[in-house]
Amino acid sequence: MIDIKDLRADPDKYVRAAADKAMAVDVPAIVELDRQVRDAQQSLQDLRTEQNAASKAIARLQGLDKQAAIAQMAELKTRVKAVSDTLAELEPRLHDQLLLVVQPAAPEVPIGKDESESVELRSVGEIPSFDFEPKDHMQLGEALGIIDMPRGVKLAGARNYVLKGAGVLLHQAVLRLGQEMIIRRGFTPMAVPVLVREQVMYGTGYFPTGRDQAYLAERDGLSLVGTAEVPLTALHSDEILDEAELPKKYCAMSACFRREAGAAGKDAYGLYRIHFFEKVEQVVVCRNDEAASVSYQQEILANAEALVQALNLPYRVVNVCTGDLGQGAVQKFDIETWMPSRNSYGETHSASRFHEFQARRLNLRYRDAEGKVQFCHTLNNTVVASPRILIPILELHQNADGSVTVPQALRPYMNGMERLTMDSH
RNA sequence: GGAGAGGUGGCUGAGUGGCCGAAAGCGACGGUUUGCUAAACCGUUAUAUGGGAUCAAACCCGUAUCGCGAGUUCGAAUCUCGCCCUCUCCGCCA
Repeated sequence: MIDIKDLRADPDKYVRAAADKAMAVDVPAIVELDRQVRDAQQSLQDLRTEQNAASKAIARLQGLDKQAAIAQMAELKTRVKAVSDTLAELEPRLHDQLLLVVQPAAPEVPIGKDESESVELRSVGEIPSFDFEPKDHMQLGEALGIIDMPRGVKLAGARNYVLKGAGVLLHQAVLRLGQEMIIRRGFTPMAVPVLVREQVMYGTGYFPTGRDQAYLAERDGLSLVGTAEVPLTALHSDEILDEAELPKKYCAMSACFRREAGAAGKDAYGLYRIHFFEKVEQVVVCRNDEAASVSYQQEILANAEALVQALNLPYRVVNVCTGDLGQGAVQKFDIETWMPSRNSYGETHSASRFHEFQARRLNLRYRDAEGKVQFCHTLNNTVVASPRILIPILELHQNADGSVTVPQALRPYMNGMERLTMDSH
């Protein structure tokens, strides 16, 4: 949600924001609707003032005078009803429209229509070349007996998988490594609901626009989250925090569910784009300050880079262009990790800052040093998401004999296991 | 799932049709007193929004908000209906 006052003051800014992000929002229509709502509010307020004054007078009258005064109120009452009916129709419409308005991207975000126009900031680590014919993660996983795709599909349909034996250990090892690293860096671990109220989905900006990406438990009015960002960011919704307790730094390991509607046929192979996965997520809630947001975004980006480096994986950092930014993000840095089977970098992390966008929708505020209540800023980034991260781990650390070397950093979480081999499960 | 109780300001809690944006207490903040602290005393202490004033605030006037929504009424925290949520007991259960 953006600030309606700002929309009134500078509608063109929001027209441009929508164009840059290639989203359809009829800003002039919203401005006009807002004007109608405000007119109606003003007349309703005037009528109420009149009505309240008259009621107070009536309270002091007696007998015939009182009866006469009450009789005179009938007409006023009709007018109040008419105006409030109009308002009751207009206000929800305005509210629905405001949920669609696009948060402008920061000036340092490249303008572009899709990921091809995002800008690489740096690349870290060497892209290896193999002196044997490398296998992809599915070939490796099936041969090692740690990934079973057909049975995943049997149980739950396309884009589902089963991990087995050492595959499970590897999967859990990256998550545990991620969780420990992020806790060491000052984030408080949380265990949060992954089936949440719709309000929480709207509040974090995933609804209404991304509604068809979510699994719904309609009977109960709940939605499965696609990321722990949702419950973590909404944790303090409808609260007024003290500035002294900011920033809030939280992390959570959670199950993540994504319908991948509209992605039919895209990334259909392997563990890349799947309906269910697990992820350690980091969320920051900070004071309303651009510089603070920018610096926390660097911090959460660095946290994720440290993890990818610990796994010995080559990656690059991308300044995501406007066309690939979500509705609410001000700026987003993706970490893309090298995936030999794709012969390209694939997104494994996504660090976004939102300014007030989510905080306004969530009514997430704090009281500043002067006692003024302000909306917080929110940010989030992946720490690690698995099994997607298993793609580069398996493919980059494979050996000529089909075994896979376990990165040093994961061994403590795998009973010291150094290699995945045919009989390691 | 069955039965019952209840949702009022930062918290506790009073308030069954107008004098109620709401008693009282606690907490917090400011002040007086004091060698310092404590105590005592005095004062302040919700949010949103429209308008006025202002360089901007302070400030002034209005409107809305006592779980949410609808209704009755000239007038609703208070009466009616629907919904949501919480708690207690019983049942079931990881």
